[in-house]
Amino acid sequence: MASGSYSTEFGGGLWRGHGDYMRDKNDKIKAQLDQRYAGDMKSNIFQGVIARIDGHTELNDFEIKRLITQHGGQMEQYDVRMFPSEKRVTHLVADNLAMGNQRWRHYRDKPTSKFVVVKSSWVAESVAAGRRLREADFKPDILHHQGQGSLKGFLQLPKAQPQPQPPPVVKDNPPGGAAGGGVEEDGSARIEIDDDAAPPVPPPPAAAAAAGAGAGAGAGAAGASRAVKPRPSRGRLDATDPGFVDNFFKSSRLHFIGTFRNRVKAKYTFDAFVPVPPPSQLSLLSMSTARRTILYLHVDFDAFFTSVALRRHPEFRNEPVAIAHGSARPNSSSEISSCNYIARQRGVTKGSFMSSALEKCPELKVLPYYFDDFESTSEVLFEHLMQLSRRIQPLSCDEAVVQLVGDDECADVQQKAKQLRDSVHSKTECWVSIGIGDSPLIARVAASYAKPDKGSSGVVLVEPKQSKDFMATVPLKAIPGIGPVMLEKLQSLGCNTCEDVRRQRTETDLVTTLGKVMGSRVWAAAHGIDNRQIGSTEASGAGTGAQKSISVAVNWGVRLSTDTDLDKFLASIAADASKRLEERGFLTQAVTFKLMQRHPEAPVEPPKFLGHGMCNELTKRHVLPESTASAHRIQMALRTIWDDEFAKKCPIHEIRGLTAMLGKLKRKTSPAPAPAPAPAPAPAAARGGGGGRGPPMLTDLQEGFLRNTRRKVNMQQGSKGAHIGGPRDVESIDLAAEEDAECAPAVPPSAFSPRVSVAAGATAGGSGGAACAQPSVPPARRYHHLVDVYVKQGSSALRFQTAAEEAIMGCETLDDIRRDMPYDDDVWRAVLSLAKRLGRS
DNA sequence: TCGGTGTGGTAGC
DNA sequence: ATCGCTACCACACCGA
Repeated sequence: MASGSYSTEFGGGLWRGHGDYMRDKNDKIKAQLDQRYAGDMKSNIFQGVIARIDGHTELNDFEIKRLITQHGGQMEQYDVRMFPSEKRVTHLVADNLAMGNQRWRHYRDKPTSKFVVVKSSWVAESVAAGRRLREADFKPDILHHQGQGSLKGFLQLPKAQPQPQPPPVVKDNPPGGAAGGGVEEDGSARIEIDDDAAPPVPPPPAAAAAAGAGAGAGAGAAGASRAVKPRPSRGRLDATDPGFVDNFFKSSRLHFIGTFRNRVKAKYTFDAFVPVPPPSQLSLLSMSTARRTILYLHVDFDAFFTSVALRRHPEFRNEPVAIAHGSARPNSSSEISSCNYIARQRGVTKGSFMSSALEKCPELKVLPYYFDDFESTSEVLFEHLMQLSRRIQPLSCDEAVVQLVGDDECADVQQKAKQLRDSVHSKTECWVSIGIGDSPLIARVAASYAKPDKGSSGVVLVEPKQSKDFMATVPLKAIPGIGPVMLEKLQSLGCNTCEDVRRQRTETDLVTTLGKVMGSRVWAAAHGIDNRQIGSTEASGAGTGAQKSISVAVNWGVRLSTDTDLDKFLASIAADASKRLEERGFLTQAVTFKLMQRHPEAPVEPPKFLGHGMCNELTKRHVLPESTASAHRIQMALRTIWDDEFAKKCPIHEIRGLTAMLGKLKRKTSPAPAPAPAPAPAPAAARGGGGGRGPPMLTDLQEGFLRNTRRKVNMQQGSKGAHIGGPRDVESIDLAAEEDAECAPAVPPSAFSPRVSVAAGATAGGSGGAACAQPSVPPARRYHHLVDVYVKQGSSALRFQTAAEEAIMGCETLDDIRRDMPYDDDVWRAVLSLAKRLGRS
C-alpha cells in the first residue's frame, strides 16, 4: 500500500504500526480507566458487587458505572441475549422504563435467581448515604405488581399495522392468532431466545396469553398506561401517530448527520478558504502567490459514533462493538451505523442489518445512539481546529478540512497534527485521523490512509511534490465523488486505480464515459490534481455560500390508510419544514414533493422493518406566488401536488415515504417584531407585516391565497362588481353567496370549482367524530378540520382547508368572517355557505 | 441559448 | 421492533 514515496511518519514514537495499534490502544485505555475509575476510588461500599445495567435507567449508565466502580464494585459485561443468572452478576440495575418485556417477566417470575434487581437510585442513594442501602427497598416498581394485566399492557405487543385496506395478502395482525407464516417465524424465534436463556421452564403462561391476546390487549393497555406511563395513543409505531415525525427525527442518525453541517455553520463563524487556482494554472501566477505555502488538513474521527458510545461502556473497549437501534437479536433488521475496528475485522460493516452483522460476529456488542454526546464531542473537535486556523470547512459531524496558509501556519504541521490528535483524544477519549496535503483531495485521501486499519500512525502527510506519486496507487473508489456507479463505469474501462487511469485512459475517454465534469475531475485526480475550485462547495464538500435548499424526508415507518392519515402526515411534514425555515430565518418559494411508492413487484412489507423497500419515486415541484415560511402554505402546496399529480398514480396504502424539499430560499428580511410564540388558540390574527403591498389587515395565509388566486379574482371582480368589503349586512351577503353558488355550474369546473364539504360526523356537536373533538376549545371555535375547500384553476389546485379553518376558528360571527376574509368572493361564498350550514348566521 | 424541471449520484455514521 | 436523512452537484430534457 503505502509506497513509501511519501512521508507518513513523524517520530513514530507514540503510534506504531497497526499490529501494535490495538494493543497499544488497549494498554492506554486500561491505564486511563484505572486512573479514572480505580485511581479516584472513593469508598468500598460496593465491595463484592458485580453489577449489570439493563435497559434504560434514569441515572445514565455512564454515571452508574462510575459510581459503582469508584465505590468498590465491578461492572459485568453486557450481552443482551443472555440473562445474567448465568454469570456471576450480583446486582442488576434496572428502572421501569423501556425494558424488554420478556426480561421483566423473567425477573418477576424467577425471583430466586442469584442476583437482585435494583433501581438505579439504589446506586446513587447508597453513595450519598455512604453505605450500601438495603436492596429490597429499591426493587423496581414493576416487579411489585404481580397482576398480569398491567404487565401485559406494559408489554404492548406489536399490534402490527392494521394493514388496513385492500392489500390482498393481510398477513399480520397477530392478535387474530392465526398469523401468517412469516410472522409466526418471527414470533417463535423471539421466544426461543427467551427459552434458551431461561432455564428449562416453558414459556410462562403470561407469555402465551400475551402472544395470543388480541381483545385483552386493549384493556390491559388502558390499565397499564395509567400504571406505567401515559403512552401517546396506541403503542403502535407509524406515521399516523401524532409526534411520529418529531420522534423519528430525534432518533434518526441520518437526520443527525445530514443536518449537522448547517448546525455547525450556524454555531461558529469560520473563514472562507483562501482561493487557490488549480495547480495547473500556477504558472500564470505571480511568484509571490504561487510560492505561498498552503496546506490542508483533513481531520476525521475514527469510528465516530462507536468511539463516543464506548465512553459510556468502557468495559467493551476490547470487544467488537456497533451502534444501532434495538438490540442484538439475530433476526433484527436494525441498521448498523458504525462499528469499531475490532468488529470491522470480523466482517461487520456499517449499513448492514443487525442480522447479517451477527452472523459474521455473534459476539457483537450493540450500543445505542448517544446523539448529545456526538454533538458535544464534535464540538470539541471544532474548537481544537479553530486554534489552527479559522479557515475551516465542516464536512460532517466528525469531519472537517482546515486550510493552513503561509509559512507560519504550515510550520511543523506534523507536530501540530499530532498534538491535535492527542489533545482531542485526551478530551474526548476518541481518536482522529489526519491527512495532510496541498489540496483537499490529497488531504482527504491521505486521511483515509491514516485510519487505524491502514497501518499508519494516525497522521499521513503527503509532501506536495509527492502528490502525483501518492495518487498512483490509490484505488479509484477512494476518490471523493466516485461512488458505486462511477466506479462501475471506470471498471468497464478497465480501471481500478489511478495508475490504471493514467496508463490507459485519456481525459477524452473519461469525459465520454463519465460526463464532462466528472471525467476531467477523475482524470485530474488520478494525476494528483484537485481541479475543483478550491474553497468552492465541491472542493470542500460543504456549501460555502448560502444554503440553497431545505428538505424534510420521512421514508421509514410510513404506512397510511386514509386520506385523513395523509393529511395529518403532510401537516407534520409541513410543520417541520416551516420550523426549519424559521430557525434559519429563511423563506421558501418552491416546494418539491417527492413521494416513494411501493414498487409493483416489491413485497408489501420489505426486509427492513417498516422500511420503504423497493420503490418508484414521483417528484413534482410547485412554485408559490410568493415566498413564505408558513406551514399551512407548505402543506397546501404538498396537498395540491398530491391531488393533481400523485393521487391518481398512487393509492394511499402504497405510500412508503415522502419528502418536502424547499427551494428558492430567501433570507427573511423582516425585522421579526414579535416572535408570537403561542399561536395555538390565537384567532386568525391580522398580521399586517408580510412585506407585500397587500390590504392592511390580511393574515399571512389570506395574502398567500390571494396571490394564488389573483388571476381568477381579477377576472371575476370585473363582472361581479363590488366585493365583500362593502357595507352590506351579513344576511344579504349570505344570500348573495348562496345565489352565486347557484351560478357556479356556469363556470367550467376545470377552470374553477370551489367545493365545500363537511367531514362526516365531525360537526360541532361531535357525533362520533372523535378525532375532531377538541374539548378544550370553546364550542364556537370547534370547527377544527371541518372544512375542505378546493379551488381549482386549470392545472393547479389549492386546498384551502387550513386557511378556512383558521379563519373560522377565529370568528365568532359572520362579520368576523367577513373581516378576516375579505379578499375572494369564491372562498367567501364557500365559507359562508359552510357557516350557514353549521348554523353560524 | 437560456432557465426551469425531474432524475440520479454522492457523502457523512 | 425501529427510526432508510440531507444537501449538493451534474446532467438530460423541455419549451421559449
